[in-house]
Amino acid sequence: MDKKSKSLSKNQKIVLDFIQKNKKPVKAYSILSNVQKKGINAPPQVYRALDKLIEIGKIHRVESQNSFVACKISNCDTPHKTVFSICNSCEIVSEINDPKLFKNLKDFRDKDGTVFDGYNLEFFGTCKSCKNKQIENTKH
Amino acid sequence: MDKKSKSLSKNQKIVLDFIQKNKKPVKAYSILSNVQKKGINAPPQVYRALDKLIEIGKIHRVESQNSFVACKISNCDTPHKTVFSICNSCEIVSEINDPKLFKNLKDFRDKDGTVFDGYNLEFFGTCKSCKNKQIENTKH
DNA sequence: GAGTATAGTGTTATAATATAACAAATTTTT
DNA sequence: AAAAATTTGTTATATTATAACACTATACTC
Ligand SMILES: [Zn+2]
Ligand SMILES: [Zn+2]
Ligand SMILES: [Zn+2]
Ligand SMILES: [Zn+2]
Repeated sequence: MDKKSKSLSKNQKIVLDFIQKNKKPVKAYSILSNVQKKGINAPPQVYRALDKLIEIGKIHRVESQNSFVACKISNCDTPHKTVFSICNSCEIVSEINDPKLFKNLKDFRDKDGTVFDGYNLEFFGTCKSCKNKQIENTKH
Repeated sequence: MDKKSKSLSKNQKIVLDFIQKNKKPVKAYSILSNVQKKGINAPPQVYRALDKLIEIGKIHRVESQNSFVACKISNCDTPHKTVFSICNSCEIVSEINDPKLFKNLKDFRDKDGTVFDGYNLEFFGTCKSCKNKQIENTKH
């Protein structure tokens, strides 16, 4: 039985469900306050569920934001092989699925020839919607 | 007068000096406790200096570690165009200077054609020295 | 199916990381 | 020299994350 088919525990389901409902990444303490009605009372319960969900690749941690987002790539069943774009303005995060870029990253070796198990790449910029808003504002 | 030639303030110098002395990335509160003898008393003094040093590219933040490391690339005068390799075992961090990879990252566009201002890439693996130690241990 | 290992839960307390807010001093620009 | 911008020093507090411990549920093995 592999990681993906093994069923999640109660708290893991609650936490995953909440993260998946949100378009934007969510913070641990925001998860906590939103799932208290479901019987999760304290930070460790949230962080344990997060750790497990990250381990099995259902969610990812957005390092530069200390936030958590559901995996948008169906076959992304491992942690630490992630690429995101992050809007500097609205902080929306999109998981990037670009085979050519993935290949470049997978094949990368450092000067010693070291092979890496994983990576995390975050691109920063202004998303389309925020760019349009900025153009709106200069029109006046 | 550009960013690079502008001289640093007293606290900025103290903090940068300490970071540069360390081979490994250092944590903010480790900086604090190590520079108290030089007259830096409180977290905001450290964090302000860090913010400035990051802004001018003298140091970088290692996102997955909440730690700070001196820039090893002389012409890396901007923040957020950084590539690191991180050892899962000893947590040593090396800044990677690979022109081909830089070009790939600089030229990357998402599906909307969005151009990004910057990026941060962290590779995870086992460094040469830790790998050798592991081999040593299996010999017994 | 009893025994045992493994994973998950609930709880309290605390550690580690980071920022808000405000007054004073310093440096730079005009 | 006056004004503006930056840096400093300080206290308090916010935010993010883990340690430790007793208990419960599930899976595995003989
Ligand atoms: Zn994913
Ligand atoms: Zn945006
Ligand atoms: Zn650098
Ligand atoms: Zn190592």
